[in-house]
Amino acid sequence: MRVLVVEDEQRLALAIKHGLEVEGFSVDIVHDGLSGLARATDHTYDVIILDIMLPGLNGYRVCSRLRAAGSDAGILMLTAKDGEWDEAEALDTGADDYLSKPFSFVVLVARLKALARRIGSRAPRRTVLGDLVVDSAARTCTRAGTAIALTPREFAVLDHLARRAGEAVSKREILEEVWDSGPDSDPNTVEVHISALRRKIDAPFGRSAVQTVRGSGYRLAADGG
Amino acid sequence: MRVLVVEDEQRLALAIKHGLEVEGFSVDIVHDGLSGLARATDHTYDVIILDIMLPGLNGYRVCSRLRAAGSDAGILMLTAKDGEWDEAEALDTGADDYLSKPFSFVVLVARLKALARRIGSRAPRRTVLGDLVVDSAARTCTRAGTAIALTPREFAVLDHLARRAGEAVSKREILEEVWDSGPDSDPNTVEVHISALRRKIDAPFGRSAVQTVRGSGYRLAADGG
DNA sequence: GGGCGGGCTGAAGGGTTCCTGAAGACCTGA
DNA sequence: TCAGGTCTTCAGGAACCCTTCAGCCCGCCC
Repeated sequence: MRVLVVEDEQRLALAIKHGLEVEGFSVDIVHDGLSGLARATDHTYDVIILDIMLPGLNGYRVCSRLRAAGSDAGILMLTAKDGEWDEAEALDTGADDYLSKPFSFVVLVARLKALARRIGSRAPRRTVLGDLVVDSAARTCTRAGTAIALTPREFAVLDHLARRAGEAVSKREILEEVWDSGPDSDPNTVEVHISALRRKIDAPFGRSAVQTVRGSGYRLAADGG
Repeated sequence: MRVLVVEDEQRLALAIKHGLEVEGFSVDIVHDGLSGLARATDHTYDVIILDIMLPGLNGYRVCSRLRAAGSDAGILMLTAKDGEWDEAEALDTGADDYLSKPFSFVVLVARLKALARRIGSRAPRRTVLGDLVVDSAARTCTRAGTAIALTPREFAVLDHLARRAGEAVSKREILEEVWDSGPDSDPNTVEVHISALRRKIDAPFGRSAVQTVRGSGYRLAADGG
């Protein structure tokens, strides 16, 4: 996950960089609006953290020019909390989210991750696991060249497993990601859909890509089973 | 979940300790920076709660030295002052989060849990010990390329030993970490699972990765036995 | 040698987790 | 409103796992 920080206060910028790197993001910094614009158009970033008060070119302008140039990066605006700079205006110019200074670092990370998730799901993506292909953008699934019809829920479950292929994923997490539900939802719902998935993508082919990890959840075999 | 509290105000330190123990954390206390540094390097902690104003060596220095020494524990800084620069400096020196005094205990616990979760996901995904491989994310175990089926409890025990490979780990600690249980649980439960583990990952290969440390617990050989 | 504490392990029951067919609720489009 | 498809809930049953117990071994110390 690549992040560009456009912020003229050096120490704050460094603190953000450092903190985010600990979180596993890869971070670049520039200190004024024009450099930000240049850098963001020259390179590809997933998310841009953009201060509004910048020397040279202010954040609003950077943001709208980026959008005009077709950038689809996620943009998180940093606004000073006095009323001079308007959050609504930030969103108007094409920002995806905003945060008032001073902010808690924990909140920044949370927002960034939420944004990254949205961006991530916006990006086209295709996962190949042996002869099993899951295409998130097209919302299709094929095995050995044969198209497989899946219901929306089934596909969402498969897609989520595919994004973390090879890893054990808990029912709890699947519920949260696919159903957007609280912690008290019924895990059996997941089980039923897993069952349906197996019937469609495994059984007819004599394979077992969808594996049960007892006590912990499910795993989509990285080699397609 | 092991927590070290480095805090010179005795009453506050004790209050934190008691409160966290009720929450199921296992807590040690030291009262100055040097002891904190020593203790944190001698033992393994998941999270270190670090006051900034400490006699001897202040929190920033303890933190940066710990990071320089390669510690990957989660570090939560306690700061008496308020404001952006404290936060920035804390994060600069490698802290993961910070909290301004006075703080609510509920907030402390929430932050701690959030941090513990992040640390958990930052933890190495795979541990390689000779020809024995323990993959925490996939929840799989292989020896010499052969996949080994383990039950949830067996895997949890192995995983915990693997995270501290080469170190002796007490049954007490295993009970706390894997079973999340009080001090009055039956150590024989651990013994039974260790026995099962040996039958699966050692016996068939004529090896002995799982070693008994009489009177003290078990150790997973760093070279796979 | 005998007693003792610590550790090992096979067996079994009781409990938990998971699977799956079926039924009804729900949504959507015509 | 109806039809068709989809989702969730329910419940039975199967598979599996955990703990407990009891008997045993082993090393150590008196």
